[in-house]
Amino acid sequence: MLDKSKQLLFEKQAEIAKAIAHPLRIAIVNFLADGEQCVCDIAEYVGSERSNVSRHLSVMLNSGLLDYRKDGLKVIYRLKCVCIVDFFKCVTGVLREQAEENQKLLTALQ
Amino acid sequence: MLDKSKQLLFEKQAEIAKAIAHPLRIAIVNFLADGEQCVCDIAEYVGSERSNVSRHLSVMLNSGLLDYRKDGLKVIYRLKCVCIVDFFKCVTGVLREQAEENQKLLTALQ
DNA sequence: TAACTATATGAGTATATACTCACATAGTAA
DNA sequence: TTACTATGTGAGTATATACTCATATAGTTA
Repeated sequence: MLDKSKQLLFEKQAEIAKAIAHPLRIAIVNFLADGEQCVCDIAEYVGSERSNVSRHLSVMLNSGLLDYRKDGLKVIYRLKCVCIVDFFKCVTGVLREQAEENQKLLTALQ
Repeated sequence: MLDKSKQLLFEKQAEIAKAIAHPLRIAIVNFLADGEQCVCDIAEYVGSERSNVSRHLSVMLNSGLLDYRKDGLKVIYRLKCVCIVDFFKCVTGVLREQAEENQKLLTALQ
């Protein structure tokens, strides 16, 4: 049975995972992997309302995935932690596994 | 601007991330890291209703994180992909970063 | 000063998710 | 056969999340 400290750890881990677990936020992370960007450029890249993007950014900011600096009117966001690449290693591994299964299924049908 | 194929990829990645992004499901992944387990043992470990655990398991199954086999009345689930460890590398990295910041803040207050 | 731009946020709505309880199903064992 | 056990799922409810529009705030520029 889970003790309190493990439960707390899992909750914190889930919070970070949730902060990544959205297509638009994953797009943002990919965009920021090439360097810091302001909200309006991010919004244009992902193709969504600035207000919406601003909220997604604040979710990631609060979970510790991003950092920001101000430059005049603009707010420039950047990835805070390179460890984010490990997340993509994980999901890419799962997707590759799925792709291989589909491949097997396809060849079995021939 | 995002093209359709990237958008689709990000959606698939988000689906996998969402399948992990829950404290109870992270607990399950940790439990299964030590080896395959039946639903009732998982439910006891995480301290939740079997029906609820069964639903969480089906979420992870559908996203490709888990696999299962039947053994009499029992259904035994297991991790399908070792790449899940990369997910924990990622969140551990973010949490370590946060802890280091808090440490700095604490020493600054002394 | 006034007009403009970038960003953030409140309010409302739509949708998704998690949980519980009750019940269905399938296998086990007497 | 009947009673039992493990699992899965429908239905209902509560809560969380995402999105849009309108508006507020802060910095810029004329």
